[in-house]
Amino acid sequence: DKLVYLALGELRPPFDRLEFNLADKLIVRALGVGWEEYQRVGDLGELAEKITNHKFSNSQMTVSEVYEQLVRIAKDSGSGSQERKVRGVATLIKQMDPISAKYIVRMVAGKLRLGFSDKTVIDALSYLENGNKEYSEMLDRAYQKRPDVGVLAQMVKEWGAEKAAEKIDVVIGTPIVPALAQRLKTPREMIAKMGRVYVEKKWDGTRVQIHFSRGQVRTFTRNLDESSAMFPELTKIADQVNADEVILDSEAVGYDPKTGKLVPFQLTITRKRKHGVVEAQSSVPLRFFVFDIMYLDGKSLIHLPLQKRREILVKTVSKGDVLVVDEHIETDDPDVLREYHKKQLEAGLEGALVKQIDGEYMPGRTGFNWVKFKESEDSRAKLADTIDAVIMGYYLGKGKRSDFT
DNA sequence: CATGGCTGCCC
DNA sequence: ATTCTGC
DNA sequence: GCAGAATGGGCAGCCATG
Repeated sequence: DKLVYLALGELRPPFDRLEFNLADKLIVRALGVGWEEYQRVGDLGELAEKITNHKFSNSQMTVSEVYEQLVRIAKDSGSGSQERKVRGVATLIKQMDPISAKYIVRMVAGKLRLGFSDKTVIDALSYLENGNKEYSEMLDRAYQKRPDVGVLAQMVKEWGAEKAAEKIDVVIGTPIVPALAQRLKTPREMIAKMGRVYVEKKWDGTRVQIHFSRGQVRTFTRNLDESSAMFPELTKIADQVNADEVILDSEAVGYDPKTGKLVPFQLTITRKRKHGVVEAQSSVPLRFFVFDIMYLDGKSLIHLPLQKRREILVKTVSKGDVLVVDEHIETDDPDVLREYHKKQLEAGLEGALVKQIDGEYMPGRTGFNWVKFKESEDSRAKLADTIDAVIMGYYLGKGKRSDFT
């Protein structure tokens, strides 16, 4: 597991992230060279490689030892920690050959770019099993339920790919890869591809996966980062949940405390902050529009059809101020769909989400299980803005970019 | 202590 | 979030 | 048609600078 995290330039999975908190300046200090030297080379990794070049060390650190040292450096905090971190990195680099130093330094600086993702690790684990990608799909499905490549690697080593995939299941406290929606233009295409559909509002807020258990609530973003600290209101939802443990999928949207009206995305997103969380909570309170349930009291629900999950959801979450289970419609008529969408736009929403009525909870943007129906592209949602500009000055490039001048 | 450059993470 | 590109 | 890389607007926060 350690090797797998290191290969990705991380120490732990995103939902349990560990940061180094060492900026360029401090790393340059750890390398024991002048700032000008860094300016000249332009890349901390190459700098580290260069300075370890002539004093090659033949100490044999194991992957575990390197990993433990990195964790120790990352975990250090409080008074004097900067100095200790700098010394820690320096000591580590001294024991390394130049190439290792290059990559370790890039990792600490948060600038490791190996073109290596969780998907690559999954393929590697399949190769480990039988030398090809035969097991990738199976392992990927397991990964979607529990997206922790470290755990996956450990399980595959211990049990083999097939058994590991079978054993891995949704666990509370580890985010599930969220289901995403495809985009289609016309209601006709939607009905053609999906048949009778389940339709709900598309809220313009931020995605929140809620892991509720008695005594603790944790939340995760669309990209699997933990966001629990953002949402103090979720500490008081116990009376709205008729279960001991649930995983819910929701969209959080801010509202004006005076009028009760929902606010635009740009205001909702100001709730994503580290400081002043409580103050922000009173100026932009949130409602969590819950649209799915993936886990209930020890059992994964992701393989149940949407209708069934919805039934369970309605029974599990009761009315209240924080969690809201909104209404939906069901139809197989493109005109009804178009009308519903129009109504949502008029009400100031982003549009509608159209879902296969008997679809499982499908992580990622797989097939046409969920489809979003937004405003047409020409009126809004443009990517490219243009400006007229005059160049008033420029900086000389450094490192690799010094050639541009 | 105020400001701008820059990054990370929402969409 | 959208758009582009290679397969 | 799909996955992955590369791109945009806008927010908070960190850091160096002066």
